[in-house]
Amino acid sequence: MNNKEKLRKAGLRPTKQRMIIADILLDGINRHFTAENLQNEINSSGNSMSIATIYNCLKKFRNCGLIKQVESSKDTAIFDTNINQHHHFLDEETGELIDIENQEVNLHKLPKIPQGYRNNGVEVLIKIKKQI
Amino acid sequence: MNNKEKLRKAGLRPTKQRMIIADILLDGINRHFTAENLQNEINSSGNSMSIATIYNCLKKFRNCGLIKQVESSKDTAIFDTNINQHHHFLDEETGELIDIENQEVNLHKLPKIPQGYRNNGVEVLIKIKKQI
DNA sequence: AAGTAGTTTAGAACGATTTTAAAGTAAAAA
DNA sequence: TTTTTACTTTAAAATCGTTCTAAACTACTT
Repeated sequence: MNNKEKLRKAGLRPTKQRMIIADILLDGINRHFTAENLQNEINSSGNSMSIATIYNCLKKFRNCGLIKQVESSKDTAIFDTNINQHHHFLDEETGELIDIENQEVNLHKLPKIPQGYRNNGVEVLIKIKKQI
Repeated sequence: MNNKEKLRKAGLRPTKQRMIIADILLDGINRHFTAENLQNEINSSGNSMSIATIYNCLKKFRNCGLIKQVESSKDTAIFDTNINQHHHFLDEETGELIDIENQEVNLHKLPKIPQGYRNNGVEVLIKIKKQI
C-alpha cells in the first residue's frame, strides 16, 4: 500500500504537506524524532512548511495510529515510527531512547485492569545510566 | 528521621521553604502532583512562596531521590511521592495515573542492558481506556 | 463549474518552566 | 559573637515548545 492509500485509509486527505511528511516517516524504518527533527528533514528534502502544519500533521498521524508518541518526561514531545507494541531503554541524562522489541520482554504477571477500563497497551521503560 | 534530618542527609540546607514543602510531601502518603497542585497545598496550609522556589525545590528533591518524576508525555510535569520502584496505569484521555505495586508485575525476561550502561530502574506503564 | 468542507499559513498567544540579578538567610570561619 | 562566605529566595522577565486565530488556499463533491 502506498502512502496516499495509507492516508486515505486513515481518513486523512492526502494533501501535499501530509504526503511530504508521510514520505519521510512511513518508510518502514523505526526511528524516534521531535517536531524540530522532522522540520529539519523536511527542509533537507528540499521542501518546507509551516511549523503549525507539522504539529497538526503529527497530531493527526498519531491519532490515526500511523505513528506513536513516546511517554517521556522530556520537555519536547518524542514520536516513534515503530507502531508495534515495543519498549524502550532511556538514558535519563541524555534523553536517548533505544528500542526494545516486544519479545525481548516477558511480562509474566500483570495486575487486574481497573473496573470499567480496558488494557490499551503496555510500555516498559528501562532507565539506564552510563557507567563511570 | 524527621524532615530536617532527611533534608540534611540529602545534602540540602533545610530552609524555611524546603521544610514547608517537605512537611507536605514527605508524610509517607503516596501521591501524584504537579507544581501547581503543590502551590495550592502550600497556600492552603497558610504559607506561600514564589513559584520559582517551588520548581527549584522539586528539582532538588527529585535529584536527591526524595521524590520521583513520572515519565509521561503530558505537558505538565507530574511528581510522585512514592519513591519505591513501582508502576502505573495511565488513562491517556484524562491523564489520570494509578499506582501499581512492584510485586503486582512480574518481569520474567528482560533484555541485556546496552554495553557501558547499568540498569537504573524499570517502569511499566499500562495504558488504559474507559469502556463505552 | 460551483460549492463546501477541510487544510495550510504566519504570526500572535499561551502556559509551563527557567533565568535573572538583587536581596535575604544559613552555615562556617574568625 | 561577629564576619564572611556560599547558598537560597524572589518577582519579574525571558524562553521554548506547542496551540490558536482567522484569512487564504485546496481537495473533493455536487
